[in-house]
Amino acid sequence: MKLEREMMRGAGPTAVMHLLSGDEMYGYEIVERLASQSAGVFEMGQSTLYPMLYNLEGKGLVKSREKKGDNGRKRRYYRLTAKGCRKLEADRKQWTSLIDGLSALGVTRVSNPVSCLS
Amino acid sequence: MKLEREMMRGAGPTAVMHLLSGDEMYGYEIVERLASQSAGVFEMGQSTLYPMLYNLEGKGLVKSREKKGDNGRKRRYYRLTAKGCRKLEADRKQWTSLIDGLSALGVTRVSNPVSCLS
DNA sequence: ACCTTTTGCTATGCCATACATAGTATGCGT
DNA sequence: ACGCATACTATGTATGGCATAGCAAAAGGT
Repeated sequence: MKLEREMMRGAGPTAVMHLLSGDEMYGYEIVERLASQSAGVFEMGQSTLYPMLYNLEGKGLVKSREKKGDNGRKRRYYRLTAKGCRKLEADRKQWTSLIDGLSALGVTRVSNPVSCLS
Repeated sequence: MKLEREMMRGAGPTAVMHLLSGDEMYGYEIVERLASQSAGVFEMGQSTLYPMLYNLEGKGLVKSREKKGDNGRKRRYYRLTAKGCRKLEADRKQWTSLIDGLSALGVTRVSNPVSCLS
């Protein structure tokens, strides 16, 4: 199930930074991997990812370099900076907190008595 | 732990609608309850909540009416509409999906080998 | 040889929305 | 009378997802 806009806002950058915490990666690859490794949840277009990467780089959370890929084509590879790594840690905590909050409110409770008449 | 801006974007309206699915409630009360019932996670100011309520009402997800409260003061009470109830159900699914996605990527995995040097 | 598809990046602009800030008004305690 | 908690309204700014568009190189088919 694809995520709607406003949720992607919170989760997108975290997901990207998490991916980059494992390995150096280029844009197109990130789009593909995010979609496949999350079963479509983090499916996003290039027009979403690239500006996001520029944004993260502007904040010093990721860093990029040009490099010739396996197929001979020029690619821009991104990797997480130390600052980005710390930000990722903070985000993890935020997510844990958010999930706890939703649970405390009962939003994600499975058997919820709410019934939508009509 | 208070939620940061971009996460509140996705979760705020869902949390509010969830609260209203139980009972009719007025703005000030919502702010108080959200903060206390979520252990501070969904702490938000009035300047965040009221525009959010106007927004939700504009979309037909909640409906309001003026009513004198217990203390004699005029208050604006909000309740969830049928449409809002269906939207809430959809949001629940989105959250479940998102949490699954984060889990699939390993973002929320407790023992994560990422270490931020420096 | 030519064309289409896939891969890969860049740029611009719209729109939604969290939140800061500011202003208004009522009831209660002292 | 004064301050404080309660309760709502209005405005402006900053952020960032995503649509749209364009460019270009490599791969594969016919």
